[in-house]
Amino acid sequence: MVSSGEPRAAQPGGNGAAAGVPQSASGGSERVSSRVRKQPEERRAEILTEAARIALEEGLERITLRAVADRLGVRPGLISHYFPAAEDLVAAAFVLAITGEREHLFSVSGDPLERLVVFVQRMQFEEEGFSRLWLNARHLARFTPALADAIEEQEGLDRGRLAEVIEAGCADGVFTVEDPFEACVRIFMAVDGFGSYANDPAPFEHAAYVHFVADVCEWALGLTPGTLRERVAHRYTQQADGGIL
Amino acid sequence: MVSSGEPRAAQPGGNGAAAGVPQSASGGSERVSSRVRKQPEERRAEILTEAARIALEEGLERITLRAVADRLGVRPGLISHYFPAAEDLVAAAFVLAITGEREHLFSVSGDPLERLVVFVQRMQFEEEGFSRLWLNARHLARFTPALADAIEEQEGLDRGRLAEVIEAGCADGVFTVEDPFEACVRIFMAVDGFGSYANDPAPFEHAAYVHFVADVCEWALGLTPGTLRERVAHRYTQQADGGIL
DNA sequence: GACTCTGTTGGTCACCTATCCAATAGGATG
DNA sequence: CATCCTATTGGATAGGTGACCAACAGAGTC
Repeated sequence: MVSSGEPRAAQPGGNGAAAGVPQSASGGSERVSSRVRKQPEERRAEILTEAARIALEEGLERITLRAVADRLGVRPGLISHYFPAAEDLVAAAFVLAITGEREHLFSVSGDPLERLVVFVQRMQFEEEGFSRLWLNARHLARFTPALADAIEEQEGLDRGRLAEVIEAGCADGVFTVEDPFEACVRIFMAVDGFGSYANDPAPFEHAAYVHFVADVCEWALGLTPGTLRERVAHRYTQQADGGIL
Repeated sequence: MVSSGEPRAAQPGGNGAAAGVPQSASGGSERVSSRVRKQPEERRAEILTEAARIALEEGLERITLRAVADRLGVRPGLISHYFPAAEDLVAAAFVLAITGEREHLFSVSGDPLERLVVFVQRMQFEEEGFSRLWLNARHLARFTPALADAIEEQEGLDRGRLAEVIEAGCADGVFTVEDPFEACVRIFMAVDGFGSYANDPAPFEHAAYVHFVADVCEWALGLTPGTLRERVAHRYTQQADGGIL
């Protein structure tokens, strides 16, 4: 498993809880929480949310029974009680995280062009964590069929959402597109190309890189070169200045 | 804890040789391979080549001391003798594999456009394994600084090679480009976007996907839409029919 | 032939996983 | 109140990883 960075940290505060010693009746003052029994759905949701958080913060391969259990203050066995196969937890956590991203990415208001601007702008400047997650999942899909399926499904949902925007724009005559789906495919490939560099230590600063998604959108949607790039940059500075949500 | 280490898989033909018993003088006829002593450079190269092979076939995380040693018919300790940190072996194997890819990808003969056609065509149809490897490395770079550096270096070399082609094409007036480097960045981002789907179980068949790299090249290099796509397809069928190298 | 250098081995260690299972205890129900 | 269901735990098991080290043996050197 490629030693992978992370020099076996071992949470200091973690469950030092006797490694094997069966907790003699002596005053185990560390025994902070006695067992808490929750409703299955609640516990399940809790586990899933925590796993999704780990996926975003540390990567999908860091979703281990132990890691989730530690964060939740329960025993690893409990996690496997809800997710008998760890692999399924990983896939489910990915889906949850990506679903959340999608809600953030697609604005519900505004005309098609404005919604596209929001999409591109958020994609470029606010979703680094998700780019890393996509990269993570795309690679892991090589070994995890469940994840591969989940990816395909989420891609479909994303394309569907973007297709709506594009079709609306075509109806308005803002976009000049032969095949909306073709544009959709191209735009997401640009997004993925952009995301490929998410783990670069020193961010690549070249304008062609930074504005790649916007540029491809212009190309794919028949917009006048520069318009989208400018609107995205404008919205970005405006947001930075005004502190608008 | 952790009862004992090493569940001694014991290669069937391998060293059944008593576990711990210091090889009593009896004739061990199973002793298939006596130890072979090779020149350091040779052994090192052998290890590296095998690691690169594993990287391509099974993924970078499958490069483990044991995996490499097993394939080479030596003991794991020997691998760590040459690569004290397994992480460095992984990075070096990646570099070796990618260097090989580059030599294959860039044709040395032909005019700039022809060389671009070869690049795109090989990229699309012959390099799936390398797309997976890039994806693999890009993700792992998140945890392995050595790999992140190696990636950056290899990207630079690739861009350099492509930039030569583009500049030559500009000089010939075949390409219409403001900034060759910009085009270069865009083309590789398209390549990476294309490669993002390398692990998809069912290959995506849409034309916009299949020809994405060619289409982006046309866009980035100011070529007439369709020309490159057609030439790539032509070269592909020609090659398939004639069985040309 | 004897000696030295070092490539190579065999084995161990410490650590990390997931999975399985018996026993325990929380909380609702009768 | 007693009873039952099951969420939860504790621990054992089996497997995999990289790192380390003393001892062995091949090959060149004197």
